[in-house]
Amino acid sequence: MEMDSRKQKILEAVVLDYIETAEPVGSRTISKKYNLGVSSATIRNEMADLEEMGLIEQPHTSAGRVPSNAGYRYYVDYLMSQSDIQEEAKQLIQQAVKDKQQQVSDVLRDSMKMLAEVTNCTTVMMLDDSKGSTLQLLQLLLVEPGKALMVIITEGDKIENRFLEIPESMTKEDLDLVSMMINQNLRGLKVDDWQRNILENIFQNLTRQRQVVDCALEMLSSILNVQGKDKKIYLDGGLNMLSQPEFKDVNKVKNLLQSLEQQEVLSQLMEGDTETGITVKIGSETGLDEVKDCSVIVASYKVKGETVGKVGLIGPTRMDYATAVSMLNTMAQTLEEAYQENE
Amino acid sequence: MEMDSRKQKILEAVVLDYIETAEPVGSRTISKKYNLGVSSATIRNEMADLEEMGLIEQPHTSAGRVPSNAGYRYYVDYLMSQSDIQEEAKQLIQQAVKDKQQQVSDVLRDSMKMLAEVTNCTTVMMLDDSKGSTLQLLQLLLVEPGKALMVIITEGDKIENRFLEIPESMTKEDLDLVSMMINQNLRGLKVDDWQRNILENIFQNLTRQRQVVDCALEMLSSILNVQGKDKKIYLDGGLNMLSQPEFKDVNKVKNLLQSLEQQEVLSQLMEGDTETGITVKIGSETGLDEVKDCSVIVASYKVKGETVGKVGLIGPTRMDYATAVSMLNTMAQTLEEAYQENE
DNA sequence: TGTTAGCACTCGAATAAAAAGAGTGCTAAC
DNA sequence: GTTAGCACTCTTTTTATTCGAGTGCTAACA
Repeated sequence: MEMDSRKQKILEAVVLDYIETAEPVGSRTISKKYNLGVSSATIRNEMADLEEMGLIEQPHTSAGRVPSNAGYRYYVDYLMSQSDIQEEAKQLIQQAVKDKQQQVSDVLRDSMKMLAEVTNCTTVMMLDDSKGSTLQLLQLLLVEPGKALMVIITEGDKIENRFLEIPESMTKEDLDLVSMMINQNLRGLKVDDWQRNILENIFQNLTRQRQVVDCALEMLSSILNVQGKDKKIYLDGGLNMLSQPEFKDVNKVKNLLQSLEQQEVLSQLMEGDTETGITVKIGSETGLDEVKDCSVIVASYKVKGETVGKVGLIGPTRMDYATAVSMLNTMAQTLEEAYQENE
Repeated sequence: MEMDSRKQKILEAVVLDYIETAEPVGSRTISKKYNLGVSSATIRNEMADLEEMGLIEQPHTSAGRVPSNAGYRYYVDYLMSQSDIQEEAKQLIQQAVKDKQQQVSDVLRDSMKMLAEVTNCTTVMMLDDSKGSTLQLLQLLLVEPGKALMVIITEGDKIENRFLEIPESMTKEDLDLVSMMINQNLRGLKVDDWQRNILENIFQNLTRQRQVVDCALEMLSSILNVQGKDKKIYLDGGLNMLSQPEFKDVNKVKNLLQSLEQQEVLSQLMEGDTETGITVKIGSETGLDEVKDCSVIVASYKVKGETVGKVGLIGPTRMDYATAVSMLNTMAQTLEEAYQENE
């Protein structure tokens, strides 16, 4: 059995109506609301076919049809129109970005909040610092004898602070010297590009400050590395989904939200093909039992061809994919632009 | 009508049983479970009295009794025994604090998480930076021409970073000079102690760097001030309450959790008599309609006689006050000790 | 005078039965 | 190929009924 244009229209109608009403949709509804020019009986026949194809299903005998995961998939892949919301979304997001003259991460957070509100979903943002995290500036500050603060600015104006134990005898001048050396030699380089033995050579004449250099490098490396490893993840709008009828059961809600609090879960949800730009995972496609009733949309954004972060949207499988994809898309684009300007 | 010892025992029984079971408790239950040596009929009479006094109430005619807010109040003020849990709590908390060799704020967060888990409540911690926020170290770093990073360390090792637009012509040396001057003159002082006109004098000979000084001072002041104004608040275990039967309704949950996401709400909940150490607000005593079914317990902890932070616990009015108060108490104490060691 | 057993009464909760409705699948006619 | 019609299914809603926990009151008792 193959898909003809009428079947497509009917499937689309089922998906759209279900997204809107959260109720199983019957043949009568479709023939009335979406004027396909055929009677409900005809639609019933077609629906039986669609069900056989696994695209829709009945919760029980005397109920209307509901899209299956495969149905959503088909809708997302072939039926969904994206452009209609684009303009509106773009304006909303761009405004949010421009409204604030802040650090990028703050803007991001604000945008995500807005996105969560508009879509009534939970949003996730993940800064994959490992890729773009080249050293821009490092400075060691003497806080008090024996204690220094290491300030690290990596590309993209991300700042890290870390306290450091140092020998009591170290002076401000020693620290300045070390800072300068490190800056001179490592500025603009990625961690991956360091080579321990070369560094050894460079710093070997800093005998007096040797201890601090070692320690600082150690930390620096761990910071830049760690940033990549367990990436920074922010979540917003976790409560939004509570308005959706599929989460009227408290236990379900609790489980879901608790899952989303675990970084590993989020990490897995957010992984996907970073090349294609946007990934849609529907229900069980997420591969996680905890969120099998949810869908996830992930967009990654790049700077200079490298993925530096991802933004994601988590909602019930019955979510408004068209709007969500559009908005995420626009979001990613806008962020890329914002980043570029910032360089 | 006044309170005799038997009435107290009965009230206590009602409170304890209701805390345990979350079901209205009847006279029969009390006479059986808590052996007061009198029959259920007698208890019924007494309960009628207690109801008249406003300490307990009936959800409906044929149900058992439930403590009223006033009933809880009486229990907390006169009946509650606190010592029993103390030792256990102390060990749990102290272990949590000692487990980690981290910055104070991290330890705090961990302890709060643990507290939330044990009590099945939501915990809040509030760092009242305003009090202790004297300047410890300030340094301006030249990131690139026209752009500087201001690093500020305030007492208690709290770090703030802020980017700064500066004239393109400014050099690293200029910034160092400014940093040094600011440090020399403001180190160890609170914002309140600055006096604009005196500063004017001090810095008036820095004509070349004038613009940066102004800007930096402006920011510095705003940072130190703001830290005091809207205090840093961390929340943990927001989901814990979902296990409680009083929150089986999703809408209630949503409203509650959304309220708790608002800083103003939390701020108001956490305010109270900082002198007495611990404050218990029951139900409507919180003064907030959003949380009228909740109780809040707040403990403040002090360093050198000044309140530097508060830890709070939010749960349903039917919460285990005895345990909660004990644990919070211990928590506050342990934190004070930890702080003192840290100094 | 305080305590207790006994009992009628109340009112929510649980259970059962009945009715209503929505939607389907199938058949036969167009 | 399309459609009207109809019997059938299964959920939801409604209504009625029963059940039971707990009370308040009264009268007897120590």
